[in-house]
Amino acid sequence: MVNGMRCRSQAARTGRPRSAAADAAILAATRAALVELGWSKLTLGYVATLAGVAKTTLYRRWAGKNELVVDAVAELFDELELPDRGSLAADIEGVVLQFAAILDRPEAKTALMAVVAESTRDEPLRERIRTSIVDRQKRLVLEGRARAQARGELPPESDQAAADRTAALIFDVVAGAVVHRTLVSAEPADEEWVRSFTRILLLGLTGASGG
Amino acid sequence: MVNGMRCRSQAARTGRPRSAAADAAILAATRAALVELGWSKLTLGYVATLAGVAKTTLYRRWAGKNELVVDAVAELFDELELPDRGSLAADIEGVVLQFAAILDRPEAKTALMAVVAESTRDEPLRERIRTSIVDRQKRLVLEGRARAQARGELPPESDQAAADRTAALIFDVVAGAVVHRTLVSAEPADEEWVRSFTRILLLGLTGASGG
DNA sequence: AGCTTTCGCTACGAGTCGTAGCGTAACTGT
DNA sequence: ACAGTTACGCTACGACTCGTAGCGAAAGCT
Repeated sequence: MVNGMRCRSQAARTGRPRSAAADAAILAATRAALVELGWSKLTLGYVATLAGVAKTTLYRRWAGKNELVVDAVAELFDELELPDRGSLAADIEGVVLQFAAILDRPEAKTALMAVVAESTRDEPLRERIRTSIVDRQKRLVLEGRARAQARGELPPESDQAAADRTAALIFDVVAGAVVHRTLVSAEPADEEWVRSFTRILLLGLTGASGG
Repeated sequence: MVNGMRCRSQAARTGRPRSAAADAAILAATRAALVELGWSKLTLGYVATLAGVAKTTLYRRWAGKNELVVDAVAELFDELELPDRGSLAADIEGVVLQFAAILDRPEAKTALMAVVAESTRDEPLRERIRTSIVDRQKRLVLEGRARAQARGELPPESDQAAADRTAALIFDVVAGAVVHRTLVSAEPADEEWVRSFTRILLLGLTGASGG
């Protein structure tokens, strides 16, 4: 679980502690409000009402709507895992289907693009998104590659810098394609689509992995 | 140029005509306001002031902020072209670099993701984005493939439905990767990145044969 | 001319924002 | 038990934006 609040990191060992139950209620209420209203019509006052807390409590813990929604949506990605499915192709298909399932939720659809749009003018927000959402996805790419190299499906990397660049590229291709399919083209990333995508990606990887 | 206003399409041949200069001024002012304030802090009142028109004029022509920004940003994509660069690889690299250049503009960065996020809860808006922005990009994929088939770089398609699915897949991969690289990873889609991306995509498309 | 539509301007109620102030609740150390 | 410290719920507030209505004047057509 991500420690969303960074204020008073280790100060205040005294006094009344913050309610952990309130945190969970607020984040759940935020997701419910996203489903009901969407990003643009979501107000912190309504979230507070849904969560059964005072509006001021929200402002004491989060700087604003952006930060709150990032934390609320980040929890959706807790379920992302990469079980060993025996082959690189199966691993890719599995994780892409998981990612697509998360993106299919209405709260993720309306919130993810919105906070990314906001982050283009808010560097701290971009960093928060990176650490609590993006990096967690990116790690799966690294795990998948290491596993494929252990199987002998991909050659080991010699140049570390080049390996990092390639991993970043693959990540942008995979995540970008699923997001674009789901949100821009607005069509489901179902099994058939994932199979086609994986086939093209794998052909591109096994042929180009030398550089 | 996209005809953004769909109301009174052929009625009202009489009376004072709408000022075309005001339209251009409003769209330019919208882009300027996006650069200055970003999506979330942009208000129609400020756009009206920038454009030198009354706020009510904005509401007479556009249903709201979403529609206005879509029209304003759509004009950025007018410059997208696909000159024949001699090979499929060169064509892909060229159009991806063009697309990346557009996405690098601050007004496109902050607006595109925001309107896509809005469109997940607004079907007419999604349709507007599709016709005025997405389809224009998608046509380049079809042109590029037809050209590559004429050169013999890609085999002709037998099954039309399968060909459509493949084109849609390629489009999501290309556009998604560039968008994700630019907005989520927040790193430039420069020539080196585009070359790496194109190499992987081409290997995936042509099968592992040539390279 | 007469008709029609747009334009600029002003004003308005409604809603949201983020904050301040207050009294109370919860927990800690002596 | 008691004082100290912090979080909480509640109310109220000024500032701001929204989208609309109403008015008189301007611009075009027949």
